[in-house]
Amino acid sequence: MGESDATQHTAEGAGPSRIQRRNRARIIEAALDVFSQHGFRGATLDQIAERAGLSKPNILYYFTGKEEIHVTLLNQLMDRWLAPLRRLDPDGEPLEEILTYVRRKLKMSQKYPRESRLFANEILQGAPRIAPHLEDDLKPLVDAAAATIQGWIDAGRIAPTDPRHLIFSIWATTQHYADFEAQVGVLMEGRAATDGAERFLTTLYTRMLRSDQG
Amino acid sequence: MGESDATQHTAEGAGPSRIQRRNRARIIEAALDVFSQHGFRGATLDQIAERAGLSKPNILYYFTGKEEIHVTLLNQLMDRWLAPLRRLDPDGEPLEEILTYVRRKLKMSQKYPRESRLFANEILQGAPRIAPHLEDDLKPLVDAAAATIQGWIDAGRIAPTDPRHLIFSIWATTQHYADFEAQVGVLMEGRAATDGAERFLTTLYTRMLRSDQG
DNA sequence: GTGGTCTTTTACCAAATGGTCAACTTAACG
DNA sequence: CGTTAAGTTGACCATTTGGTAAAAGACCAC
Repeated sequence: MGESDATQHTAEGAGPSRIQRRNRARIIEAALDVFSQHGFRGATLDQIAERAGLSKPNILYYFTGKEEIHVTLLNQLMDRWLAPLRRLDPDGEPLEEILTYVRRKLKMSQKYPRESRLFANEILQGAPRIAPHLEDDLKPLVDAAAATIQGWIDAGRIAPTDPRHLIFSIWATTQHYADFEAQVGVLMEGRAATDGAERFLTTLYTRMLRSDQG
Repeated sequence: MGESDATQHTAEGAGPSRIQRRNRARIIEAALDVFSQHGFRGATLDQIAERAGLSKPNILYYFTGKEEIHVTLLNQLMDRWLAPLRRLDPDGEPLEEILTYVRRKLKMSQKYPRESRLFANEILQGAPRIAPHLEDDLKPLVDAAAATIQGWIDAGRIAPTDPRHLIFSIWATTQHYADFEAQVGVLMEGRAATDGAERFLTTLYTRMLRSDQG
């Protein structure tokens, strides 16, 4: 947001110093831990400072406030989050494309559960800080993906359904394993949730989309 | 928790007074608003007090603290939340039973979005206050439901799949419309999300479970 | 209406929290 | 090695927040 220039403390021409890069990275990493676990209002600068191994004033030397840390985190997150959807290829084999998308989404949930929870927290709270991103970045992407899927349906290459609800269901089912881990853990004790999830979702979307239906 | 007796202020034999019932209800209602929107730590007693139309000390006359309000809310929620799953009838027509369950779950999301978000917040945070309920109430219910579904699969009446992941996917897809409403709203502008959701989910689970697959 | 109980409020507190500032230390570089 | 800018910190502050004490007010049975 704002000037978005990280060189606020260094000379004009040069980029951020070695120390700046290291400490900013530490803060972001610590903040991801804390924000994803407690939400924005539940997180404290003291917690972030402790986890980052820095003093609180030192953190405020690198970021102008709690809010800026959170916004920075969300901005970084959006890029990574939208990447899989960008790779949906209109020229690919439809079912294979969608299944690949499902698997990528699921892997992201498993590899980056904190990011998933951070995002979930933000949306749950009504997206107060990320709403512009949803309009500007996410919506066009979803519109494009929906058009691609609709094209496949019109060509009779996958079974007809509402593309947008299809996308929602993929998000919901994949992110569920990260966002509701506390619940999944209790109910799947002993069983391997991860392997089962990929097999289940592959089956679900294969049966849903095979083109000999309608 | 504790004695769980609401008559802490009234005479031994009698139940809670008319005023107690009214004010407790107001507090619970206000707290549902505030907790579901901001999470436990993000909510303040002042916000709850204002929305309830009572003073803060007056609220603490009816509840011993912020935590007790939250726990009371979660306890009430669990009953309503688990009801649909209890109605899954092993002797019913399998596909119809599951579709009915899906529709009931979806209707609950639409009718009680605040409750859905309250629950999502709690689980996201690691279920610190509701973990016992998950073990004691939810788990046995899910075990029973999974057994019922497995029975249907073994009898060849629905297509084979993992019952537990099936249940997770139903929760995820239905609650998504309440918990991620801020996102769904942006992406579905103009379109009617509600109607589309029921049709989509009916199609999804019909195709998933029709017994001529394996 | 009077006595006693239930309910509500005013005033207050201690702890937590986001943030500031001036002084101090460390790194960079000619 | 000395000077300058970058980086760090202890002390501090204002506000918010969960919670308390005690007195005042409302309600009810008699």
